[in-house]
Amino acid sequence: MRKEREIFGKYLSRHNLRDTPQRELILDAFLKREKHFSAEELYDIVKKSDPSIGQATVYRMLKLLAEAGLAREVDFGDGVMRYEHSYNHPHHDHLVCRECGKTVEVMDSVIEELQKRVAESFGFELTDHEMYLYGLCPDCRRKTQK
Amino acid sequence: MRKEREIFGKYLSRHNLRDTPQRELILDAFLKREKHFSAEELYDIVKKSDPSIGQATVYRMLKLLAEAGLAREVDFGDGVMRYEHSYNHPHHDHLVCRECGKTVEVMDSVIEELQKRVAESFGFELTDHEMYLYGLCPDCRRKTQK
DNA sequence: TTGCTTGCAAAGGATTTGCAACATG
DNA sequence: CATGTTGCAAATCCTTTGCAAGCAA
Repeated sequence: MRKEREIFGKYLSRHNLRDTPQRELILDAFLKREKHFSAEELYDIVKKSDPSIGQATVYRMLKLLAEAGLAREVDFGDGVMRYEHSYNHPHHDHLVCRECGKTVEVMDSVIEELQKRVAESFGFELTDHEMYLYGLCPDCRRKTQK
Repeated sequence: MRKEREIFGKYLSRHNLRDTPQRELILDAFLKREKHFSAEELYDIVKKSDPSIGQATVYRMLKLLAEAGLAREVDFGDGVMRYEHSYNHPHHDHLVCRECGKTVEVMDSVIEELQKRVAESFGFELTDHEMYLYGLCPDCRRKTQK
């Protein structure tokens, strides 16, 4: 977390941006979160510490965090953008339960390699990808089963 | 296309829905399209034949087509839902050019198999997935190169 | 006739933006 | 002080919905 703060601080000064209490507050909340969350969820959290903060500030800050390389956008296709840590948190894909929404981060280097090959077979230069595996998690399978 | 019309007709009667000129018109336009398109794009097309048609009708019809199994939603994550044919058009994923938006349908059974295994290794029962490979298409690579 | 359909406009939900007041470097 | 920054509300964008009038069966 120390390192992340440092990165963000440098990002601010390098871009002539200012360090404000609101940004500090949101950065704190962001660093404490472990899982994916939406702007709305983060807003609800920081609002507890500073009820006067505006949602727009949270949305703007998430953009900054992404640009600074600390956050990454994740789109589960439900109309709400979510964010996750990207610093020291290498690329991975998501396994999502259709029933309860639980998510698991997954990574398979063989799949990654095959993706690159598929792209190349069409003459494409692969820059990135998104892969979402949807299904039923162990708990929900049990409940559905009977 | 004969078959698709038949399927849609059956879908309508089975659900006590009605055959209207608007639905026919939209179905025609849909069947003629080869690639992905948004509701807006389809609306622009049918409007030429019937300027009085409403967008809502197009949106509603696309829902029906999806329910009838003729269309499938595709989400490239740019905020606009697109549709493609699903009848006689088996599952596949998409390779999308970040530069010009060109898309190529791809399918790799080895990847599909590995996805299932990854899900199972976490106790999930895989129901479906989404995979988007982003990169630069041959044309855009050439232009970017120099 | 019954009740599904339509077009319209208003509503929705998530995110962005204009702006005047305000704070940071 | 020059500029970023903030909170607010209004504006966007895509999609959905309520509704009265219009049609298919």
